[in-house]
Amino acid sequence: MTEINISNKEPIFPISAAAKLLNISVHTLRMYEREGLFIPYKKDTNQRSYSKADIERIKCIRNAINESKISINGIKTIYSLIPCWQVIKCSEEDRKKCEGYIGHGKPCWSYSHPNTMCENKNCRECDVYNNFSECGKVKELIKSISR
Amino acid sequence: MTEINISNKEPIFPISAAAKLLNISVHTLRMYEREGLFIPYKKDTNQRSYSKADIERIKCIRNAINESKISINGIKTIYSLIPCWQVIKCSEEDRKKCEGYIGHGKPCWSYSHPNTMCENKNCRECDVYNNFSECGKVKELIKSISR
DNA sequence: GATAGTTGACATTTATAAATGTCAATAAAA
DNA sequence: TTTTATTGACATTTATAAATGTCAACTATC
Repeated sequence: MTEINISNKEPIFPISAAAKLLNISVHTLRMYEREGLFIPYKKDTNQRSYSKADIERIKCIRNAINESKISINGIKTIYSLIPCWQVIKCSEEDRKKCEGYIGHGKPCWSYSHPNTMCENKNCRECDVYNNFSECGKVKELIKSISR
Repeated sequence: MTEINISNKEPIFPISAAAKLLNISVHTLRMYEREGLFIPYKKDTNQRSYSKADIERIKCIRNAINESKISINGIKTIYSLIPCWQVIKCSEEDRKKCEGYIGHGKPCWSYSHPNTMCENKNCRECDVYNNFSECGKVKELIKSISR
């Protein structure tokens, strides 16, 4: 079980393989990334590397764009509604100065969160980021925090 | 104060006046409505009538489309994340069968909510609908319920 | 009762977001 | 050490969402 998860998260595909698996161009993949839709692993040589979980995440994004007709800015805005502050239980002081809490239009993992508990975290490893590798989870999380 | 609110909500503009105030065509206005973005008042003769609050609401929608580049389906999906169940405090049983709670991609006010407490409500009069006549309130509500 | 505005349905146009193309520098593999 | 892949930056193309056009039946206003 744990092994499977590890291997799902292991970044093993270069960008060309990821593009092939997703049936899209390398270009498009890099555009999505530039928009902040996802964060691939980067080797020390600055080359991108994708895990199976990354591929699944991007499938969701693709589906949102192509089937659900949600624009990239729409997806970013939806991600910005994820109640990250509840997931990571950050302090009131952190929230006051955190773009992820205050901001609109961009997912929290697009910001650098200076002077907060997220400052030195790698968002790719964060629960906020990882809980949404599957589609349609945003509303589920909103439901769960409103108990 | 109350007078001002009443007059803000009073449907006084025919569709042509609303279109002029918003600098858009009657066509576009009716398209947005068909998509479920808003619910104008309808006279018994089936003619639409818009209040000042309606105009403000549609300004927000316009801004989302034109400035923020969020597609109509994106806006619908964002509206579908409004935790209506918290606003109206509906029962667990109602939630189980309510599209507004279960569904994705459409605002709750697009559904007919059969066999729920919303069944015979006019969504145009509902707090869920009215709390979002101002822009950017969705995240605020998500914050407020996660206290 | 004549003129102007509204409705819904279907068709067409346009604006632009999304997707590719090109290229020179850098890194990996063969 | 030559070939193949990746990077970022800028330019161009294309697919299609958003916006209009048209029309015949219905409603309001004068």
